[in-house]
Amino acid sequence: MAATLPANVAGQRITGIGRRAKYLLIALESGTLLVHLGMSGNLRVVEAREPRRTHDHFDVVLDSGKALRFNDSRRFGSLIFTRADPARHPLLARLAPEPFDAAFDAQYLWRVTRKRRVAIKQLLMNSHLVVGVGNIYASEALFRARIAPGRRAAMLSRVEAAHLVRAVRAVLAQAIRAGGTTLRDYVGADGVPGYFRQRLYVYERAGKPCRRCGTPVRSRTQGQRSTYYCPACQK
DNA sequence: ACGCCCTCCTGTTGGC
DNA sequence: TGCCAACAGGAGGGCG
Repeated sequence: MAATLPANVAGQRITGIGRRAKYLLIALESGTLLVHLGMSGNLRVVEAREPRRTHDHFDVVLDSGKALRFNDSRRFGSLIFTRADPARHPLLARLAPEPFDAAFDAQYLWRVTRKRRVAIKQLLMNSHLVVGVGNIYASEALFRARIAPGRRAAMLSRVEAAHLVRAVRAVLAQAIRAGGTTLRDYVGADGVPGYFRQRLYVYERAGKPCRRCGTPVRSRTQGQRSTYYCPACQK
């Protein structure tokens, strides 16, 4: 969040709203404001006069008297203004297809996993290969596809790649409908938490019975992130 | 090009 | 009660 940000965005009309991967794109008359929430960020619509709270970093005050208020305790999030085509911004230019794009299909996933020795769970979280799949949904999608998270990506069959594409789309669609997964403090722009946490099959459920087969769910670390899986259902 | 590992930062939780 | 380590929703970057 550069010091020049207020000067770049103040006084301008919002001409559109978009999204690319986990970046929210707020189109302005002279450029685009890119918002990434990182791990702990959130953007809420509040009354502009509502007092700031800890870690409220930025307000986009609207003519209505409301404000888009950016709060981010860990500060892994970012607010970036760019004058150029946002799709060409270095952070966005090389991002993979969206999970719901036709381009993200079984053939695509099978192709990009060839010659990849990395574990499939880590590959799912690589935004240059697939976007939108974070730590929660990577575990959940692999459970639904019945694929063990530690499998080397290149070892997936065409059929497994097809199942995984379907699972990624299904879990994301269901989570979106549920308003997201609130683990501790996530809320949507309206301040309402998401309730997909109740629907998780494996994430945060180490030691608890698998909802499909009853075998205790396990956890392990992959790439400094926790992974959850059912050792019986996932092969 | 790839894969491994570190980093950024703050807050919460659990063990002693 | 205090202290400290471990861990948490992301992802860029350095290095071999």
